[in-house]
Amino acid sequence: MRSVEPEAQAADRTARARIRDAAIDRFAVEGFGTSVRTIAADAGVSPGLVMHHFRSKDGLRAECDQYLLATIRRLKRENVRIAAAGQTFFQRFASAEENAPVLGYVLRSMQDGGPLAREFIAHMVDDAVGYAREGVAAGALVPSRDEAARARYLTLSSLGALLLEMTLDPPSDPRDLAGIVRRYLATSYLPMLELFTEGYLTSRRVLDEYLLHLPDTEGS
Amino acid sequence: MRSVEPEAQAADRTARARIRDAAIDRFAVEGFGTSVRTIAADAGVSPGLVMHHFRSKDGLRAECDQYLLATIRRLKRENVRIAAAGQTFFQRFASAEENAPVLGYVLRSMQDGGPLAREFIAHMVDDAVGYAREGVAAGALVPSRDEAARARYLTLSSLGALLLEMTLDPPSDPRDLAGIVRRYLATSYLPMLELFTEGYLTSRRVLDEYLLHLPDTEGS
DNA sequence: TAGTCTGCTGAACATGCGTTCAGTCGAACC
DNA sequence: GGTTCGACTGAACGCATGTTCAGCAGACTA
Repeated sequence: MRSVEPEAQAADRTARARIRDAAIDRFAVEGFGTSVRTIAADAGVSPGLVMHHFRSKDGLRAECDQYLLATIRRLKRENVRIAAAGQTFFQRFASAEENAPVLGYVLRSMQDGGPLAREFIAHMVDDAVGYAREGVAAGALVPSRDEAARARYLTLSSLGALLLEMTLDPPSDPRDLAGIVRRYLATSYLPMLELFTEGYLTSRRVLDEYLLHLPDTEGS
Repeated sequence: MRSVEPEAQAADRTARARIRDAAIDRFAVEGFGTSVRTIAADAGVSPGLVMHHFRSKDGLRAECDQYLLATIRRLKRENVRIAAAGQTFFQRFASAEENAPVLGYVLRSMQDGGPLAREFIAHMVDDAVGYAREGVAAGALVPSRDEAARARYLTLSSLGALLLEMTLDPPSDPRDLAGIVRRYLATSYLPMLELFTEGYLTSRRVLDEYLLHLPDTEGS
């Protein structure tokens, strides 16, 4: 009888919600290695209470994942319309102060490889497929031979680059996701746009050759 | 007086080298959280000896980093010529059996964000700049307004995507880097080639607008 | 008032970690 | 042979962690 209750809509009164929020924040800022004691202290609570409400640290994380997933779904329902290029998604996502811990948590999750990360990526890829379809229909985007593969590739490379950049030199303030994304785009937006509008290779040779050899489809 | 000696050229006789190699392998396969005891057991040695040779676990890792960096420089000196597109680099790198732990270690290092990762990325970006220059000169590659930024972007997004893919669903055999890269390219090579030769956006509008607003050059 | 139940505490436990250290072994030197 | 020195062992230390548990306080019910 300890499933996720619909408590704490707006006020973070209950200790349970306080613990959950503290955990999300700590996990986002310093990773999942954060100790239960630290989270408890943040929430102004004893370590024992954490185990009382969630059965274990993994239980805590599971509930955080679940809560974040619900939050993300809600945010996405609000932000139905996104520019065709799809990159401003980050800007919008990170700019809202409320969302900062959410994105931070998701990025940590990606570094860690949990199920939340898989789910989140799947959502983003689905979205990207949708935007690509609209973009192609509107004539704004070049069609692909495999829209799903392209959407996945674009999503993974964008997120992967951002993640890698963050890991290589971590931001001074891990909470300022907007600043992080801004810093990332400051150096990456130009080459990205160049690549998207002018391409990289001058000849079709490599692509055509690959397409010829393609029928030997090997596995998934 | 405990700097890196030029010992153990070919034979892994000395316990010191055995520990180092075991550490590299464990670090590559299961990350830097591996315990000293496990590494010692792999090398058929007591935990104490690890501390005797390297002063601490960090000392061990530092020496691994240094050793890997030297190895990478050597490998690169051998592989001077790489295709213009630059992606086959992984294939070549990963295909050599000898290099598998090297790439694995480097990838782990990137997940972790150590100085080795920074150095390695810097090398790759430098290389990419060189290849791009050659490619542009030969007319095979579209020139960029900022070759350094493009090289960095392409490197980070390729590596980031590979890393993210690996984190999201880890390979059954983390040692089989060639298989991992093959699996990655199986789904990503087509969209990558499409993007490189046909682009993504049909209109120059977004790029041109960005270029107009650019003169407020912020940073490098 | 007595009983009970729930949120909650904080000391204690068990475990695994990096690290230390007293001491053994064997070879090299005088 | 005696001495010294470096490689090496393995038990032990100190610490941080996740987790447990006996018990407390206060608000309900009867």
